[in-house]
Amino acid sequence: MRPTPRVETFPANTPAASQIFTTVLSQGPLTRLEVARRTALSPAAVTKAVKPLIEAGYLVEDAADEARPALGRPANPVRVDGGRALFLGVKVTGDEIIGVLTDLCCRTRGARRAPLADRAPQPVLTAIADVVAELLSQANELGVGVHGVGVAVSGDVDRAEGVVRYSPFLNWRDVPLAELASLTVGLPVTVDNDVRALTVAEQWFGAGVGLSDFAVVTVGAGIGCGLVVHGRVVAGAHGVAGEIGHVTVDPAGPPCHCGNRGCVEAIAGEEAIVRQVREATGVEVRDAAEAVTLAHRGVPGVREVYARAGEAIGRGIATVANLLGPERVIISGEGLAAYDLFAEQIRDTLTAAAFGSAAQCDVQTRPLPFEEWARGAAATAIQSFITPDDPHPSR
Amino acid sequence: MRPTPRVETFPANTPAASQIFTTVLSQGPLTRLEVARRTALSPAAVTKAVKPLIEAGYLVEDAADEARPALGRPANPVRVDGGRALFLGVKVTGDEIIGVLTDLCCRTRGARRAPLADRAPQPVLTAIADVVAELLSQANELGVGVHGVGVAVSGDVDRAEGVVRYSPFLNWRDVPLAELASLTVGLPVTVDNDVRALTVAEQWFGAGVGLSDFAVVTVGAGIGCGLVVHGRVVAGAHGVAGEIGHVTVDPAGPPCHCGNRGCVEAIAGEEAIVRQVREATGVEVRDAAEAVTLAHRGVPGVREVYARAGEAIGRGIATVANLLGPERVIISGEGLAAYDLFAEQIRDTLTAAAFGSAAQCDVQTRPLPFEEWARGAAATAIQSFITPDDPHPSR
DNA sequence: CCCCTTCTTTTCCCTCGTCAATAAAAGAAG
DNA sequence: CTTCTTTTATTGACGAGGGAAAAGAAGGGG
Repeated sequence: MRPTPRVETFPANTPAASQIFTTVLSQGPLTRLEVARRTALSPAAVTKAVKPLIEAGYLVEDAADEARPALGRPANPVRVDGGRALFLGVKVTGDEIIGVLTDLCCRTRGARRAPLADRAPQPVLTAIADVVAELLSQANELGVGVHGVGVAVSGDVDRAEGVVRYSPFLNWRDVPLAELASLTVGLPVTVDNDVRALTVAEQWFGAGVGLSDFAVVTVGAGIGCGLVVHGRVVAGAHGVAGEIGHVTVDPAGPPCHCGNRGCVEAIAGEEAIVRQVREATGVEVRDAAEAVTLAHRGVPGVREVYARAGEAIGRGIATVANLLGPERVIISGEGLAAYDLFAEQIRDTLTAAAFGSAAQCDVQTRPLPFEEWARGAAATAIQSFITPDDPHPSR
Repeated sequence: MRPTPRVETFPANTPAASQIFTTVLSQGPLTRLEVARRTALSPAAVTKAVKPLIEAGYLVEDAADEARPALGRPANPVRVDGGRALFLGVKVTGDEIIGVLTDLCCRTRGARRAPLADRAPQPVLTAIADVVAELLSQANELGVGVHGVGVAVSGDVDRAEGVVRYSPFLNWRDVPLAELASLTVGLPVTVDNDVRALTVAEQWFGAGVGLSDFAVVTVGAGIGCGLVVHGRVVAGAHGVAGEIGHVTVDPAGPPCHCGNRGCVEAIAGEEAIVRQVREATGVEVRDAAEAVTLAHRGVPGVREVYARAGEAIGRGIATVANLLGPERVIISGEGLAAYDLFAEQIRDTLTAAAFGSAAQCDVQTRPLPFEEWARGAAATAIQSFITPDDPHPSR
């Protein structure tokens, strides 16, 4: 049993209350009647559940709706008071710790980054503690308590147990990060995979609100994918899921670090793009930003590299669409800076390669400031606060 | 509202009762205490739910366990009385109607096939009615009532509404098959996609019992895939899901009828194999059986065709494993007759192409008599009988 | 014959959510 | 200005469903 530090606990104990709160949280101000409709509960149940939540300050009566219909008693919308509680989200990358301070509605209230010299668990913990301490002092200025910390790590993470099973990037195995960090920072800590955390943020606070089946595709150094099926984030039986980056796109393609050839990541990952641009132009391109510049400058051969990358990503998304039939695909990640360079290819390839009505799935892109990853971590902390027993809550 | 004919209805009204019954149904004879453990309910709740089910004859006390431990009151296992109710399953193919009679435990009690001359809805309905009538007379001899009919059709099927949205094979669009068939046969009818139906059978009565995440891959004329995620069969937001057959394996591969190149089905589907064997040998091979014979006879080039097919299937499965991380993959279908010809390739490719621990997923094969498809349909009827309101019940 | 162990049942209780009736807050109608 | 209509919110009685605890049942062992 991981020690749970003594902090305020959320006053919604019944499943119905959590469901009602979550609905209001992600679907904005809603009248009680509207909540009842969306949760398939009776209006009476909503009233009863809402009352203690208002008393505890988590919900507030919203200003009456301007565009109210002429007839009947005016509706009395309710919304979550974001300022009632604060949360921290921390993203651990190979060389940096990125932290954000968010409110209960997962709006960013502060941010902090710190370089990471050593990737071993202890130094990482220390670095996390530093970032957390700084953010806590920011929180202090706001005069609101921090109710939980979420940590996002790439790799195989067991959120229920709070253990990092295996992170190739950090070279960790079976590190009980939640427990360790919780002892260090004195707050409840939730640990989850980074892409899943981002997916949680979209599910509760982003473009996935109200959807029971969607996918988040991240384009950057790696190509990742978070899946929501039946309203729940997919975690995979063995900790692996959403590895769209290692879907084979062309068995004769370039070798991938995973040992295969022609993975999406081996064609459209940042490193792969830089390499291909270098090969195509002879210019000693250093990073993705330089490659994008070359492309925009019209250097011959560079656009073709991005076109191929777009095709690879499109095929990866088409595969997801064929297998799961999501309602929407949300494309995100640092690589979106170059989105104009492959948008068309992604769309075209998806349309061509998706089977039947799978091609109908809506594709959205969202710009991703780097703090977004940390915000995802905060979203998992918010989930854990609201539904402490459910390791992978549904919509 | 589809008319529901007057028949006996299942006496488990509460969610807990359904859950308890389902657990006993698929997990064999269980003591009440064991049921309580597996459903996370209290022993008292189990006793209360079991009583009316025994009174109604759906559950029976099993013979006491032989290998009982020396201590304490002997356990009193309970099991489902399969003979208490009968169901029909009907699979509609392009040229044939296949029907089975099963008991409540989905054990086959009879079978009937009838050729299909015309694929239009009306002739198909007539043919279904004929097969159903014959099976009903078989049921009559058993002296047990038939409580529902399941119909499995390939294509985009909306089970909740009982409508075949689009079936390319039959060239149907928006046919309200459940309603029509129900009127014709005078019994409740459930309509579902064929691969999903097969998946349901595995989930409740086969190799998927107790698993919350697994995949069923069917190898035959087409290559299909049923997915169970979070304990529920995946249906897809637009009716498409599990289209593993149209996952691209080699963008430079042979053209597929779907318009792309190098789909799994274009390499490993029955038609594709026959074509490739013909090309490789010059022999005028007619069907898959002949191709298998040639392969076993050692005709040069034929085994290579199967090897390529196995590789394609393996890549498809690896893709599923990478994206969803299932606990198990169940390979099934008529094409299994040639399983020895590609077993090795499937395994090897899966191991190589799966990312990280995704390769750990267990792969099982099950021989598939053709009635199995119809049995899947019966399984959906059993589900509908037990949980009438839930179109896609969980474990 | 009594005790011990384990499974099952009973009894009581409590929680949660629905139902139905009521209150509340407007504008509309007269 | 009063009364009616319409819609939203609240209240309180009721009941179903499941849990806790204790008793009962069915053996074996001392």
